[in-house]
Parts: sequence; structure tokens; C-alpha cells
Amino acid sequence: MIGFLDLLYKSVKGKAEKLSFFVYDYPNEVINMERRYLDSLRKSLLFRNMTDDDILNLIRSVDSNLKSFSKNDIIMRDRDLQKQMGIIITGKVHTAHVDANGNSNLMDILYPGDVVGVLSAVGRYPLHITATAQENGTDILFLTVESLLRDNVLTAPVQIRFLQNLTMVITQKGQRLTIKLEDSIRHSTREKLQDYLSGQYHKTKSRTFSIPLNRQDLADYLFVDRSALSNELCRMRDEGLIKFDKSNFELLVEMPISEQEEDPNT
Amino acid sequence: MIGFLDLLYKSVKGKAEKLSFFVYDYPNEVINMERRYLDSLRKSLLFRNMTDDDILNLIRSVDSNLKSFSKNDIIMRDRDLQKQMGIIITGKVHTAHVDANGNSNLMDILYPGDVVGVLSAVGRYPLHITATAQENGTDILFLTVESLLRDNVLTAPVQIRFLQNLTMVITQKGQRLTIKLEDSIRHSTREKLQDYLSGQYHKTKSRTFSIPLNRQDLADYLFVDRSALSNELCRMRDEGLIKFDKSNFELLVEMPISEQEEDPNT
DNA sequence: AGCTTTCCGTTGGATTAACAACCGATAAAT
DNA sequence: ATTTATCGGTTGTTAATCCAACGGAAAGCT
Repeated sequence: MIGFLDLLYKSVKGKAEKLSFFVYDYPNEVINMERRYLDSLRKSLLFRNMTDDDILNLIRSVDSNLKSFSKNDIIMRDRDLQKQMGIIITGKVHTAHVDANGNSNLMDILYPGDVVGVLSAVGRYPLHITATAQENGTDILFLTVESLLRDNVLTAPVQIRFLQNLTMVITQKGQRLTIKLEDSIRHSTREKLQDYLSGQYHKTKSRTFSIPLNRQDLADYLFVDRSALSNELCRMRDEGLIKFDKSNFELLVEMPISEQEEDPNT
Repeated sequence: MIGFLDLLYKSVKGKAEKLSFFVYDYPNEVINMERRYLDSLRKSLLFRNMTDDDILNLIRSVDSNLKSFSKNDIIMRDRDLQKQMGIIITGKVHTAHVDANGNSNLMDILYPGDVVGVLSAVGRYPLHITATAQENGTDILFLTVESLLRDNVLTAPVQIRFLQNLTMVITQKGQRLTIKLEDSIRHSTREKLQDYLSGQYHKTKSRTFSIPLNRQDLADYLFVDRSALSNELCRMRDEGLIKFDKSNFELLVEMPISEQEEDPNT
């Protein structure tokens, strides 16, 4: 596996010097790459209140490496003991759990700045999801956070700040799990759809939007059968509640209040 | 509301001195009470790797207070902004969520050393559960953990250690949510029952055990209808899989493997 | 003891979702 | 251009769940 800094280094063909992030007389391609990575990291809750120097300091102070994935590549596999957490730099990631009956349950859809596998890496739990890249060029930065927890004594301010941020990120994961759990309990297909569409409406603040999932994935995400989902969608259309074509939707009436409130941390 | 130390103080009628936890020439009742509290705190993951001195130091360094609840008292109420996390000292606590259809969904059953409301207190999320005392004499120690997170700079080693522990506790909450979510998705009543009973079997390491829930609560906990649960239990009994009387169960056959693995942190 | 409440099993009926299977339209691949 | 794969809608059958309601047994209360 290639180290994070190594990868940047390797991208500069023929350059022999060791890279330093703070010397800005390097070729544009390096600086641009560095910028792209830092852009993703900077907007992550994980690096909140940290300067670029802090971020790079931290990444150097713990074991880290970057891997690039193509569409449908498996990033992490269910039941594995995942020792590193992942931060999505570019691309899109699905986390899904296949149950005993063979149903694929789509747990989350992750974008740059989001993290994956953090519960397992921190808590030493075997993974309960399989993470797959949804686009070519999905880059993941892996971090070993073990040393920040358990019996180790922390003194470096940048590590303490990072630990605070990590705690917030894990809390956010817990909150999302709470909401997903509530949405999935004894809710009808209709209710799940209304919740989902209402959530998209609030996210985009527009009555017309397109969703990032096809029918099968949406069914997996809402934990229902695809044909049942299709039926329900058409029934709602026939009742004059919505219009849709492919993944483009339009809400014609006010959807019942969604349980999902704003996240004060993002 | 009564401060934690104040309460200990108040319990010694007529004594005028300020209490110190480390001077052991106090009346037995104080020392016993102190012991009881520390016993609960000591075995909590939240105070792992901390001496009694550390624990009391930390409790003094953040805002804390203790409240006592009677059976069926509400400890925290759904949708409230809960600024303090709770640690259960004595008694038993249920956390439940009542959905739009009026169904009560029992999310967790908590005992001394467990925490409640930690996601909301840390993440500033409105509560998604109502916590109720299940026994008289349920004592909860409330802690304001705000100051350990976000923009504050931490330096005290005891606070950093506590933050590490808090992170593990939140991770554990997330893990439990993950498992509960998986168990609740598209699983039949039979499967949920098998999972639950199998879990009790592994916990007690005995084929006979009694469960801490009555039928209604168990149905709420498994997110199914009570009559459906009752039907399924009797069907399993008729098929010779189990025997039961009230809350006492006996497994007559090996239950299918439970998804729930050991928690390496407890 | 007598009353009330809670708990648990049982039933029947209405509703709903899952499953398998098929088809047409569209997009992707060769 | 032709084939192939993917995607979305539709149908009918089967199975599971929910709901409301009832009744007996046990436990708690006065």
C-alpha cells in the first residue's frame, strides 16, 4: 500500500526531492493535488478548527495511506476487522449490509469529507457493512486512529483537537443510525417514501429534485421490495401527490413533516 | 437540583464539615454511599483506566448533579434538548421512542454504569427517546460534557482520558444501534425471537434463563405486535423448540447463530 | 376477602408486503 | 447496427403482520 505523502511524491514523475507541503515552489500538479485533498479534508467535520498545517501534521503523526478505487470495487468487506478508518477524498461510496435472506440493505451514501468504517476502527468491532466505490476515481485516505484512544496518553494539542472532532463525527454517525432505525421500524412503504422525499425536499429546498439512487438502490435504502416501491410510487402519482420521471421528482403537495431535523454540526 | 457532592453532604444529617472523599473518618453511611456510587462509576466504560481520585476530580471539574427517580418517572423526554448526559448509578432505565402511529418502540434497557442521552448531549441533537425509570430508587448522575468538546482546548490529563473513554462509549452506542438496526430490518417475528433468545443464552451461558421484560415490553423491544409475538412464542413451544412460563425460558434446541458478537470493550 | 389492574394467550378479519415472473423501453457494449 | 444488459412498471399469488377484542389467570391494593 502506498503512503499518503508517497503518493503525492510518486505523482511527480522524475522529481527526486522529498515533498514538503509547506514549500510552494513545487510543480503545479503537486500543488493542485495537495489542494484537492486538503479541500476535501478541510470541509470534513473531522478536521474542524484545524489549519492546513494541523491537518497535515496529524496525518503524518498517525499511520496513513491513500488508495484509489474503481467503480464497484470493494473498499471494506463485511465481517473483516477494519483497523483503519477511511475518509472519502473523491468519488462516492455506498455502505450496504447483506442479510441472511440475501437482501442488500443500503445503509448510507457517502461523499467527499465523509468517513467510513469509523465505528469498527475505533471500537475494534468487525465490520457490519461492505463499502463499495460507486464511481471510478474514488480515493480513500485511510487513517490508523488506534493510538489516539484506549490506554495511550495524549499530549499533542493537534491530536487532542482531532480526538474531539472524531468524537463529534462518531456522535453524528450514531445520530444518523438513530434516525435510520426510527424510519425503518414499522413504517409502511408509503411513509418511508414520504420521509425520504420530504428529506430531499428539505435538503434541496426545492420541490423538484433528482435523487442519487435508482429504484433498486432506493428500495434497498428504504428496506422494502423494489416492486412494492414501484407500486407505491405510481399510486402516489395517481393520487396526484408527486410527479416523476426516472430519478427526477416533483412534489405536488406538502409532505408530512419529516422526523429528520437539521444537524447543528454541519 | 442538588449537586452530586451536596447530596452526599446532605445525607449526613447535622454534619457541618465539607465532605472529602479521601478522608475516611466519616460516618459509615457516607462512606457506604460514596462506595456505592464509585462502584457504579468504576465499572463503567466511561471511567476506564481512572483511579477513584481521577473520577471524583473529573466529576468536580465539570458541572454535575444527581437526581433520584421513582418507578415510571420520566428521566429525559423525547424532543427535548438534553444538555447533560446521564450515568445510571442505581436502578434500571428504559429508553423508548413513540412513533407517529402510537407504537412504543423500546430501544434499550440500561443498568448501573450505562449512560443515557449521550448522543444528544454531545451532538446537541434533540432527544429521540424518552427515558423512564423502571424501579424506585433509580439514581442518575448528570454530567455536562460540553466543555470537553468543540472549541475548547483541553489540557488536564484526566479530562483527556475521560474524552477518550467517552469516545469509546459513544462508539459502543453506535455499535448497538447498528446491531439493532440490522436485527429490525425485514426480519420475521420468528427470527427476531430467535436472535433475542439466542442472545440471552449467550449472555447467561445457560439454556434456562429469565428475561427482564414482560410480553408487551418484549414486543416493543423487537418492534412487533404483542399478539404476533405471543402467537410465535406458542408456535415455537408447540414445535418443541422452547419451553417457557412467564418470563422464564428454556431452550430445547440450538438456536441459529446470533449476529451479535462479543463486545471487546466490556 | 373483594376489588381492580395487569398480564398473557387466542381468535378472526383486514391490510400489507414479499416474491416471482414477465414485458417494454432505454442504455451500454461489441 | 445488432446484441446484451439494465432499468422500471405491472400483475397475481402467497404469506406475514397488524389490529381490535375477548377472557381467564395472576398479582396488587384497600
